[in-house]
Amino acid sequence: MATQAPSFDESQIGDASAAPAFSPLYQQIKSLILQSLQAGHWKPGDLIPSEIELAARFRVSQGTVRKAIDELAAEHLVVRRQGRGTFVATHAEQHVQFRFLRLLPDHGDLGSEGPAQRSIIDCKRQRAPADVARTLGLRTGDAVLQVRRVLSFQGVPTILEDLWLPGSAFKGLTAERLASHQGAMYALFETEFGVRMVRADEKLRAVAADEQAAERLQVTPGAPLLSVERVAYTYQDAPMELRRGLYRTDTHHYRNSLS
Amino acid sequence: MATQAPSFDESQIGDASAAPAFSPLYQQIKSLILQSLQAGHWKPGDLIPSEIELAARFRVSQGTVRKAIDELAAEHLVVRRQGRGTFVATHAEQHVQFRFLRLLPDHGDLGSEGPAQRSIIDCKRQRAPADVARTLGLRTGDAVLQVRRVLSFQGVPTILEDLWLPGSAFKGLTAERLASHQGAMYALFETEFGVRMVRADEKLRAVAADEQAAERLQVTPGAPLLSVERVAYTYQDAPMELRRGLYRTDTHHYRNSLS
DNA sequence: CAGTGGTCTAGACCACACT
DNA sequence: GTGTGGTCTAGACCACTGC
Repeated sequence: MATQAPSFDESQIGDASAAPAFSPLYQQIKSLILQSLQAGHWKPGDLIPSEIELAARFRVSQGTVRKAIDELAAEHLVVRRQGRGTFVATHAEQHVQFRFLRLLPDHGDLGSEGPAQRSIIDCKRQRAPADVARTLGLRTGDAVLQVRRVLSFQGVPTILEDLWLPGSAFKGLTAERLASHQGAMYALFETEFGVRMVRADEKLRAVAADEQAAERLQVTPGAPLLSVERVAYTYQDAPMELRRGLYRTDTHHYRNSLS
Repeated sequence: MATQAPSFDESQIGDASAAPAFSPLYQQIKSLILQSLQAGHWKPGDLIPSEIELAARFRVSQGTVRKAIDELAAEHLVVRRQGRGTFVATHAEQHVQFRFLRLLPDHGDLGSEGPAQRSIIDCKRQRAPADVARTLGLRTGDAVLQVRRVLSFQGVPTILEDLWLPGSAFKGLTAERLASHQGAMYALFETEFGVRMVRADEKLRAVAADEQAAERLQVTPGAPLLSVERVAYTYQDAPMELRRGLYRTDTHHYRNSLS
């Protein structure tokens, strides 16, 4: 915050003073707010300071702060509520769930089938295989947590997935803790480990069920399944989760919007 | 443009005068620009009037026009180019292609394998089946165009798809015209029929290849394929295309970003 | 050089939420 | 009423493009 802080040097128009940064003022403000989010200074669900206060704090106009927050809101990192203030976004809201769970029942509305039944099959610490280490930005052999679980809808097992998490960030995560938690996993990550997932990339494929998957999902071996490999990122595009899922798509489908 | 035009009645602050509309000024401006786009007044690739001119035309400040255009740019309906102006977005740019074609080779960069080879299998007019009519907002039995084609990458047939288009909007579309056209289909729709696809919803499933698909895609019957059903929309969310595709995902994958 | 979009400021008023 | 975000204006200067 020292070198390129917009609070110093310039008189009116932000020229960002000296050497390092050379970006618009509002980008610098955005960056500063982002750092506060990342540092956990303001936690998910928290009310952040008002635009007027931030403007005073950073010595810029309210309009500049507004533009910075506009972008953060567009990226779903904060949520604006007229008359109330601006809040740090959280996975604890129903509405947010569907951004990361794209599997919907073929018939019926959003969430008409009620919440998924989660069952943890396994949760163990181990050394990271090479491919997992690479995508998580770790070294091969570093400690990782592997979780395997099944999600069922209306009693029908529909999703089988494996998760890999960096061991360092998720100390103390156990099958019991996962099982006792109602609701989305990312919400637990926020409240228990201060890790907020912000963005994810997925690669989808159609594959044939192997013996093990067929048994877990109660389909015949060789049945087509949707393979979903996800890398989820926290602030600053730091990868924090690798997830490999197999979805039954006989009564559900994966929805996507292109725009 | 008469009833709720922002050009009249109010003196400074936009209160949108009389009865019908009750939305922010910039939304009304956005709406007016949208109408010009939809009417084909400004065509894909065209330079639209400058912010200053639009502000004068609509009797609002430049900042209000700017906010309207900002939203249009965020929706990819226009593209801003500093120093040059604002242009109507078009599918004729390489960069835009990848927004609607999500299948990528597992290895190699974007487009490293070169453009797809397109081969039209069939292109015929017929009466719309009930399900097609429903999703396209037509009546059962209305004229529709059905196109069937295969896309190959480096000689390997990878995508088999059926398209349905409203007959009324695509008069004169023939297999020859499709075949003679190099490049993306949506670019042809723009230049030849004045139809610009703006947004699309997709439903994905894993399915087993039937006899016909297996033959066309050179896989064994029963092999897993990714089924992609797309409804594409033009301005104002009017559905203009139903597309059902089967993708081979043994050397390619469907990529998606969640945010 | 003139023209365009991009950034920044300052000040006004509106719509909404809480108290 | 007070404080918040939301809208709108007016004017300044910057950065880029093309003549």
